[in-house]
Amino acid sequence: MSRQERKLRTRQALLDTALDLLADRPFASLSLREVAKGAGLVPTAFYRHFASMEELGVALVEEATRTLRGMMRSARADPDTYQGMVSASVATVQQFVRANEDHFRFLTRERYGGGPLARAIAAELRMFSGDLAIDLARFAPLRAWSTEDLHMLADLIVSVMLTTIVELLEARPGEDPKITGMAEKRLRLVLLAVPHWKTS
Amino acid sequence: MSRQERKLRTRQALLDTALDLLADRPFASLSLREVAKGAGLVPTAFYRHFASMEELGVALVEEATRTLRGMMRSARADPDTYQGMVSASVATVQQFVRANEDHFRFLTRERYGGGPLARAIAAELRMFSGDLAIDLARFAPLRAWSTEDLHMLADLIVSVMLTTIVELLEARPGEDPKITGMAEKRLRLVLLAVPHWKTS
DNA sequence: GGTTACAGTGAACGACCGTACACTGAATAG
DNA sequence: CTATTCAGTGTACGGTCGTTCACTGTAACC
Repeated sequence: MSRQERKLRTRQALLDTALDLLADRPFASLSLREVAKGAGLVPTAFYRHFASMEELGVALVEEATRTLRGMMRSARADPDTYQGMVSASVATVQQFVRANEDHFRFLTRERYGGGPLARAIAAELRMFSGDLAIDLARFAPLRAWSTEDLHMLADLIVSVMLTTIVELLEARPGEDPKITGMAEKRLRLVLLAVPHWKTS
Repeated sequence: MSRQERKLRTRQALLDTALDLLADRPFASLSLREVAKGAGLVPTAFYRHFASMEELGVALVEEATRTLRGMMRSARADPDTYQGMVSASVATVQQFVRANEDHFRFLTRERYGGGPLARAIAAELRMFSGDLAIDLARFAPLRAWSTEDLHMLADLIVSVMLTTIVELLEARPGEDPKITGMAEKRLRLVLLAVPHWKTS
């Protein structure tokens, strides 16, 4: 195994350890020594990979938002009918959350945690919402909407989706269908209003 | 000043100091010594008021949710017309957030922070949403709705309101009208769907 | 007015924290 | 084959942490 390959592996071990420890506590309560020990390293070796815990946090945000972007890409590839969109999107969210619980837990927990991580996550979510607004504009009933109203709708949908993600993360085993069912209902209710909205 | 009065005052000083320090960091990163020092106490005096930081956290949740309940009470007292409800509710939220920024910052930050505080806050929000569902049932267009759908709608409204609260807390000065405007739009959009919903 | 209850003090402890510094040994470069 | 680079080691430091314990002074009580 090459040297840089081994270094990358250690770096990933640090990230994975941190994500593990973050399952039930905020990032700010994590210590450098704790993460290093979890990855099987002596504390000072940590600095070979990150200059500080904050830098590791930023790397964690990047890793998690990569998952988020993957989710959006996957949702975009789904059937593009106005009808099937709701259940397909909710199903995509459910699958991605279940396959990457740590990432989503980290994102939703640190989103309001304050500090630079919260800012980075907020920026990412704004981009996410912006992309969604663009996608929405392609649907017939929304083509005449003002960009402001499109963003309003996109924000609303993102907010519903994030609520769903948190519900999934807090769910007991087997509750997924109940949660996705409610999520679909909420989205359908919102979309039901669309044809009756007079855009400004 | 009586003895217990002075004790209560010190206790409040501890709570206020903690809330101050929590302006931009999570509760879990707060230390007992830090809070004690901020309140002008020696560390060990802390124990005269709380057995642990967690107990102080619980007291903080109680204090903050008292503000939240006050907000709901105030909103309930507002004009009960289906028309004026949206702008009146949003205005109430805006006023309460501005008058109690620390409480709302604490609630929204710790809501997903994990641990016992997050559980306590989640329970309070469920109660809040339940009360709202009951209130909603009194409006004509909703009288025929199933309780399940009423809860779905209430959750949706609470979710929109919480998004609005976070936006207000992150707003730069003077942005309040823009944010309340968007919040009203989002609520109106949701309510627009109500007459067309076929309850199950 | 003597006694008691108790909010707040101050020193001390062992544990953990981030970080500096000198080091080792193996993969890499020349 | 030799020289260099560098991921990881081990020790040591000063600081903060939660918690212990014996204490003091004053408001409250009989």
